[in-house]
Amino acid sequence: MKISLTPQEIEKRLMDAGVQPTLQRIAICRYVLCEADHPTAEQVKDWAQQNLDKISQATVYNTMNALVDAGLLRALRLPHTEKVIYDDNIEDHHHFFDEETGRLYDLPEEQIDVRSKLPKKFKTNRVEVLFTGKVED
Amino acid sequence: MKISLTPQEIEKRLMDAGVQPTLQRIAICRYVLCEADHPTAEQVKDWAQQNLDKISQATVYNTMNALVDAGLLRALRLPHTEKVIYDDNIEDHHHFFDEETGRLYDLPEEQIDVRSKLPKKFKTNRVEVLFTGKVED
DNA sequence: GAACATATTTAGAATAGTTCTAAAGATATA
DNA sequence: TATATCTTTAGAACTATTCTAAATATGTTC
Repeated sequence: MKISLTPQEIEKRLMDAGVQPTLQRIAICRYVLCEADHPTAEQVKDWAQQNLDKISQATVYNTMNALVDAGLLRALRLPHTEKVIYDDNIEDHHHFFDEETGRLYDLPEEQIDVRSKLPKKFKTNRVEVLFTGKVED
Repeated sequence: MKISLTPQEIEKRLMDAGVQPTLQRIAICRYVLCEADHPTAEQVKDWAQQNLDKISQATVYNTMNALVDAGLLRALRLPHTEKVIYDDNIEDHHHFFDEETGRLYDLPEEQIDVRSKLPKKFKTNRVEVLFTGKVED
């Protein structure tokens, strides 16, 4: 279900988000926005080093941070790993973690209804649900 | 709302869980079970180094892992920090993170009702909700 | 309670993931 | 075209945690 974007479209997205569209950034976006599924920085680095002439680890990290800061990606930290996971879904949503495959699925907001009876002093800004289990094939 | 335990009660808990009750472990349990509020290993180490003659970092980590493995503690990984957070509440429950104070509150299972319409192939084992916001005083 | 096996603790080295530094290179601006 | 500004880079540094191997403590047997 990933979107397909031309380099020009990616360039526009970056500019609109206030990120200067360098070669490295465009390439990384091609991967994280159009191909990857909740990648870690390491996975982005591996892909980039195979698909670009030359790119440093620092640039990968710089770029991921720039994309998160610009609001084009979200950084996730989940219980099963200490690596940051990047999510190109920037809408509010929930996650299902398949503990057998290690794969993470996005669950749209609307599919989950959370009703809470918290004491009034708890003022909630965000609610995030993590389901853990397995996905049958 | 923390429980108060005598060294003997702590010793018994450790034995029942199959953990040899050494001086260091009993001391750390005194802190994590009776005093601390979602501490990190670092906080446990700081407390231990102030309150015990001498304790090494390695022992703190060894002990925390032993307690988690024995089922006396749970290890949590939350979005706002890369440090592992230890929770002495080993029941299924949810969390509220106060983004102003950095404090984490346990929310009992019963206070939260999660209704989901997931496709049938998603077989859920666990559901964890993280609320983020602020707690008024 | 001495002797022995087993488990725990320790200091320090090692590792993993990420960030920092400062120099070199690219890009945009005047 | 010169100049200021950003980006990239290699490598060092940093943070959280784990590993290693030696020393110490604990439990067990006679």
